[in-house]
Amino acid sequence: MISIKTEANDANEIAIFREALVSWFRREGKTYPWRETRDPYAVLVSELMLQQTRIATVLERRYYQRWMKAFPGWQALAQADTDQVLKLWEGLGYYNRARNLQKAAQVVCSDYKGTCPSTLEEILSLPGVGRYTAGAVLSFAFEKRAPIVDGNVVRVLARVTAIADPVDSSSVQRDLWSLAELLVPREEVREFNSGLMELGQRVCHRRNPNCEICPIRRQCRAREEELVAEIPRKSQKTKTTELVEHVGIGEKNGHILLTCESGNRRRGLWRLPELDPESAADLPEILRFPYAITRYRVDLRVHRFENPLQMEAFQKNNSGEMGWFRLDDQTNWPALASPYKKAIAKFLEISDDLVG
DNA sequence: AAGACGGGGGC
DNA sequence: GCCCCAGTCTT
Repeated sequence: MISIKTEANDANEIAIFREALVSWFRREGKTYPWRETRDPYAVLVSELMLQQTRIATVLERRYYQRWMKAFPGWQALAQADTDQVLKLWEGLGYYNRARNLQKAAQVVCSDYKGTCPSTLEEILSLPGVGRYTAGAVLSFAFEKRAPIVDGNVVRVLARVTAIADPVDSSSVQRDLWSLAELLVPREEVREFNSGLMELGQRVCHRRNPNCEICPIRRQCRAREEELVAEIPRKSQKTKTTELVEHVGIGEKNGHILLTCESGNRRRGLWRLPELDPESAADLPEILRFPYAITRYRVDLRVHRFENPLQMEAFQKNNSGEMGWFRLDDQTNWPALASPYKKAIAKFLEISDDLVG
């Protein structure tokens, strides 16, 4: 068995754990585009994209492939137009990741002559790179012995050691990192770290884990003590807040009016103009649907500008960047936040119905 | 230590 | 309708 207390573990148990995990990964591990390369840039791109994001999302919508084609290396990304950077990130969320990735490329180009640094301290200092991502780059690209602890690893290690305390507490986080550091082997770092994550992703699910086929089931305390369903525990989540949001949509000479987000949220992305409740009340509501963002539940209500004068009035009475974009050709549009992209698509459907 | 930050998929 | 996903940064 493996203990959460690092000093309580013996070398033989650790060796068994490593061997079981690595051989499972060699047998069952998936091939992903970012596993075909050891290019630190490619690894960093994939890791930033995969932060808080499912592999399936990145794969199916081809974010990684499109990004690597548009920005094949540090230099290309460093020199790119930030609007294009955000456009390729459109729909992925957490847009600071894209901004940070470009900043990181600029740092690598300016401070490291275009060659990725290879020490923990230097990699960790890149914007958007925390302990997990630094460990991923070190182990996957440089094959250096470095631990990684992501959501999957937390679940696996919490169950293996049967940690009853909430895993989001700082003390448990510290313990999990220490344990991961102890377990990671000097050789086969890639296989071990990939295997640990993939085991959490494909076998050690949050609900209904498939313990029967788990390569480390014999070393799992939670399984032995029948606590698999109770572990990992988490402390209370933050409560969601309900919100109503009014936006306006309309057409003028085949163009639509969009504004640019300037706050911290979705900064640099474009959206439908936001209406205050009073002016929204004067416009007919043509569409309504809910969406979630961070801790908010938003009820989005889409109103129709009935004539160009109303849109021109909006332009005159509001500050901030805005622009007109051709409705029949979205290829040159800037990056839009998802709810507004969806609203526009629905609006065009409705318009087609009215015309046809 | 707690909040902010997107969006979507699974149950 | 809630949880959580190859987390990081700010307060």
